[in-house]
Amino acid sequence: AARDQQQKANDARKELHALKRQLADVTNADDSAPQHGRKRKKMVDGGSEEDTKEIKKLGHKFVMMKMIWLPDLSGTIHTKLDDQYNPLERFENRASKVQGELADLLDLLPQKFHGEIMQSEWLIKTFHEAMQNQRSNTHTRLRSQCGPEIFDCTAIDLFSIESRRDKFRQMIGYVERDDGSARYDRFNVPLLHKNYNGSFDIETVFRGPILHLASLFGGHKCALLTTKALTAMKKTGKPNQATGQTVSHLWALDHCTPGSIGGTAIFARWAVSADTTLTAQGVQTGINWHADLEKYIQYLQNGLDKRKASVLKLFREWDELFFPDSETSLARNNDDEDREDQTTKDVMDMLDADEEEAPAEPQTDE
DNA sequence: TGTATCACTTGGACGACATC
DNA sequence: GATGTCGTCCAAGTGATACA
Repeated sequence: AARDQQQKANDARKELHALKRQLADVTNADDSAPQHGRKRKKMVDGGSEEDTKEIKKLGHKFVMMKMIWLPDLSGTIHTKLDDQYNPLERFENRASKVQGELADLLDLLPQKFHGEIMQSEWLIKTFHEAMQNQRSNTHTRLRSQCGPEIFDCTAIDLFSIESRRDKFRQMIGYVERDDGSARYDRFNVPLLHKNYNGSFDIETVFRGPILHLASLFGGHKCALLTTKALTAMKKTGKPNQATGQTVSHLWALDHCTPGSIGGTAIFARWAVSADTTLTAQGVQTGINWHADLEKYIQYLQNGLDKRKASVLKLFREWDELFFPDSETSLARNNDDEDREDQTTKDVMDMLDADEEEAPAEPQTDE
């Protein structure tokens, strides 16, 4: 009976498609398409259908592998590339951050989109919409669909601002001081660590088991995006075999990046935060998520660039877990010896140099 | 900006059949 | 009977879109 119903539904769908096609034929009857020569590709607001599709895909990939937000995409794209830009100084000031964003974009976009076309309204709009789309889909699926499985809680725990705040705020870095003030810390965060010992630790940071579960949403592995898959990973500690298409296949991913690990940390923290919307600056928590992400990327990129042992080890662990067959790991490909590790204090001094105090008084008036 | 939902694509499971 | 091939069904992942 079910198959009979399905067949009827399929027939109805086919009929609808046929009617739509007929309507399109009638609508297009007056189009004065060239009769000879090469067929022109259909243009959509300045870009061909294929190009639009490709830019959308790259926008999705950018969110998961580079940066969740680009605060001023148009401004960044219209910025002149500085030949003197030094990636090691990326996070020193706003200008160098923009140069870093531009470098990320140029790295991601194929050559054919460089130059004038990159500054076209069509490309910027398409890319921007794709980024928004990816953020929405990811955080909705992370919090609403698989949140209880990942964070080992009930759906009710994740439902309201108050329940998330009460149950999880310590987990995402909320600390109260002796003087009564409180704030959300960026690195002293239990959720980021494996076996958190009360403070930031370069040996355990970004190794929390919850991060590994949440990273399934970041395209880190051809894994089933279901509660069943999450349960399997919880049990075995490893992602299972994929069925169907996955983003790692679609986006041709074969290694983790500072943006993907840092982004996973932000998505995971946000999912159990009091914030209702995923904005660069959290409305309820006051957390500057974008700034936190920049700091995470800064820490990871700095460790890679300077061949710091703890960071290289971290990348090796993530790549072993999610891309065991990959030969392009950012940590594996360098023949240099690992260098002496930084101390936790050195790292904190570097990262806290320009840190702003973020208030942490969750609003509950929504 | 968040959410629900739909369409499309992919790949695994399974049965039918052919071949050795 | 064992094995391989093919076709079909279905579950699942992803992107897009409408609507709040």
